[in-house]
Amino acid sequence: MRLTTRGRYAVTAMLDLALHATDRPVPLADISERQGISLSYLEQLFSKLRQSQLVSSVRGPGGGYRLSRGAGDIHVAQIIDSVNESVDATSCGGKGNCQGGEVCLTHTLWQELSGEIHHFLSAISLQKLVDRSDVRSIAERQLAGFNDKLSNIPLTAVQ
Amino acid sequence: MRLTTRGRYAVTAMLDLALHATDRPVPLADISERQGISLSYLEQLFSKLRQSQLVSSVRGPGGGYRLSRGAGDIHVAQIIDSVNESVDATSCGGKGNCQGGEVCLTHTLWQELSGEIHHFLSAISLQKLVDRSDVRSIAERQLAGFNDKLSNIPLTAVQ
DNA sequence: TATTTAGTTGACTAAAACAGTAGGGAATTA
DNA sequence: TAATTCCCTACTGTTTTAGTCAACTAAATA
Repeated sequence: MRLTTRGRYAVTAMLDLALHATDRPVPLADISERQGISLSYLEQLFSKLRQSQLVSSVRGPGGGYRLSRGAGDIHVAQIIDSVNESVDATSCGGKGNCQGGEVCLTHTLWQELSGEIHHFLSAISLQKLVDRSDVRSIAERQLAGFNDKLSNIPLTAVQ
Repeated sequence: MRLTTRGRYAVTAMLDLALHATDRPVPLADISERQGISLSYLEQLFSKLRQSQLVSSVRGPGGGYRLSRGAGDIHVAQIIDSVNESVDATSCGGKGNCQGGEVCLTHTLWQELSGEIHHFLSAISLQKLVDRSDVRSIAERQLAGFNDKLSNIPLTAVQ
């Protein structure tokens, strides 16, 4: 099992998308700026998120990404799965051939742990996260910094 | 967070120790044989387990390792902690400086996940594992193979 | 139509972690 | 003294991670 920066970035970026959902799609450059994640890396992650049909993309000026469905229908577990971070804790990937074709001594333990984690992360939707007060206040802080940066750019470049 | 072969090996080896606890200490060579874990690697792991006072050692012929306390007083979470596999899912190690000194958008989520995992693994003692029927039957299978190997060695080498 | 914006893809890379090896020791027992 | 077993350090090949770079395609606007 691994839960590393990749999975965390993916969830963070998706939450950013949910927070800034308007009628216009959100470009990755904005997410990169607000969340401090490299643009190229985001591109890789969103390629997988799109393949998993968690987001849809719009090309061209004014383009960007949108959640493919309501934030209440997208769960953290799906996002992590999508970017190839397995939540499986067994060594055999659940196959049960961990010790020379046979089940190892601790197979069931890891299987149960996997189930526990998956259950926990499946119960949390993006909407639930959006509704949390701590998330909202962090998002506001980030937006303030984001707008500051924008105002430093000549007006002609903004519009 | 990472839960890899290292943590799994450590728990498996400790469970083997609990299963084969008698008046004599258990040599690593036996655990290596039964669980299919390389001896040198086990030595590294047991060095950490000893530092964490989860096992005690006896040197010399007839030596080996013993659990330092009752199997009911040793929990899976402690074993994993001991071999340096953090169960912490945050990127900042719980410090809350994940985004340029400030808390990142998903900090609380990962913190809660960490708590969930730790709670689960803290509730499982080695004794609980020993008492499980699936563990007992796997242990018996392993012991059969172990005894077969012993009987292929000339008697003088056994005792 | 030309240009710009923004997604799409694949190859590449430095650094870290992992899993395991090797080769000594030091203590203890027989 | 010889064998056994723990103890310790250094090393190594492989994989994964996190990220860069560059070329390309599609869509919108001027």
